[in-house]
Amino acid sequence: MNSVVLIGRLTRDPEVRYTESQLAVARFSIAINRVPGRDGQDRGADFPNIVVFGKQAENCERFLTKGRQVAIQGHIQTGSYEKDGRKVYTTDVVADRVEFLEWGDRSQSSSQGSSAGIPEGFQAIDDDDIPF
Amino acid sequence: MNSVVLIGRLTRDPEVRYTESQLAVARFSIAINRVPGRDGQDRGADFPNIVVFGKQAENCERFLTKGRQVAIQGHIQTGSYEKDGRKVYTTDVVADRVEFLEWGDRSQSSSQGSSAGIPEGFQAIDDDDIPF
Amino acid sequence: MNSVVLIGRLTRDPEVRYTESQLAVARFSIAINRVPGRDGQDRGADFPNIVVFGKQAENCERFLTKGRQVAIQGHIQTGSYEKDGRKVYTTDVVADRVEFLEWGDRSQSSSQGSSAGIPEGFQAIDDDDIPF
Amino acid sequence: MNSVVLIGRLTRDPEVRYTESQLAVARFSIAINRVPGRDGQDRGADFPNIVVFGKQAENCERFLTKGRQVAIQGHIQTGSYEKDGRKVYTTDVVADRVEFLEWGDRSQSSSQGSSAGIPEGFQAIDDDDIPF
DNA sequence: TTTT
DNA sequence: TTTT
Repeated sequence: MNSVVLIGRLTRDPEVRYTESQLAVARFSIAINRVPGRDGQDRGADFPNIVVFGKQAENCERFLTKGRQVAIQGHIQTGSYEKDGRKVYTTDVVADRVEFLEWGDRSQSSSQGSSAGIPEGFQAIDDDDIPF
Repeated sequence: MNSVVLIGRLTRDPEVRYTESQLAVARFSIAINRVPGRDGQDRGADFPNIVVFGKQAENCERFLTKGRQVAIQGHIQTGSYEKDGRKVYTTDVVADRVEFLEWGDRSQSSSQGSSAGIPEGFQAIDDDDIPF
Repeated sequence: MNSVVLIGRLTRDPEVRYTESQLAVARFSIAINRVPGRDGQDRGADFPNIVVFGKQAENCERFLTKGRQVAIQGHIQTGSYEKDGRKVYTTDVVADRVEFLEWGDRSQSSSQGSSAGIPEGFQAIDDDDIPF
Repeated sequence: MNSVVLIGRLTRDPEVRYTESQLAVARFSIAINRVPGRDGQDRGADFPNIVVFGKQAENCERFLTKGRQVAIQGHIQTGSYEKDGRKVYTTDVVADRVEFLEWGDRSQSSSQGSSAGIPEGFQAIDDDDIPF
């Protein structure tokens, strides 16, 4: 069991790369504001890294920009790589589903609403493209 | 929204420290086996870091050892620290609840069952000690 | 372990009652559109019942109206009551947290944005009032 | 977004039916003990209904019996039917994944361990059989 | 490296 | 640095 649900806003535009097999991989992080204290004071935010694969990743590239709000359902994935002869450990959230809570093509202003003719409830999912 | 549910086995005994204010902080990581492929092949595991506070942390110290199975409900917390003049970014799961799926005092063998007189369903929780 | 995360829109205005001990209890249901099929066809929606207690319930009464979008973190609660000599079984989602994804006082139009001077990220929570 | 994670014990053996298209559908409910109060007093349990489809359902029939502990990841599904001229509303948890936390063939005693040669970590999943 |  |  490895289940994660997050709602937050992109801290930057998604970065999209393609694997040798032409699978799109989108990466970004989201800001999740922590619940304020009882006295209402700010408790900062968390900034988990999100990874999205396949057609969902392409939709993220197309529709998401810095500041947009998204809901993510996924799972934690850990790994490691070498950097300057040092091992760096990574912890990412792999998104099994990305739900856009705000809309608009990347070329447009960031306001809410079904711009670009996208129906609300649209989801960045194509099961055929999920590689796991 | 920042919600995580995990089930896995401790990769090592919990490490417990105390803050200046005598709050216990337990740290460990768990191994979560990934779902096998359609052909049944192994897909490895993920190893998220878990942080537990307060009386729950004390119970983790008392009852959990390497290999024990636990269910965790919590949230992702990110942070950073300096190491050798380099910034290291961290992503942990803060456990709001730890449920012991296997039992036994640390001094005992790791077999299942209500050893130590602990009723099944016992949870490592004391709301009064949760610092958030 | 009993963890539920939902995002949906109110199917009606919240109903709020008060217990003898003056604890507010808000009830409503939300519509959660199911993920469309591969061919894009509609798959209907689910309509779980939501129950909220305490100050959160008061905030729901104040800020939520039919159609508003909310995110809910909570747990499933089952029960039963007698009706016409027949036992009726109930399954509700008790909201431990309600996050308002759209804003505005009940007296106002339902558009998004920080109307009423409510900062985004405000949550309908007051831990002191949670009765469990 | 409609995400549910539960851990509990079967209140009865699974009931399995087959649709016209020979899809197995398993039904059972699980008991989830509520977190005890601060004073340790019992707070009862919840008994959500679980529905499982396809090969997972067949595995549930084969391996699960009353009392067995399972972890479930799924989503809430609501519906209704007519009974005695009255409309009855239903709320179930559809299991997208069932993880067996205790093992053994139905013919065997209910003790834990890899009886029947089933490796721990086995999951009642076959994506090809999931009808949604 | 952080969002409104 | 990884668990059965």
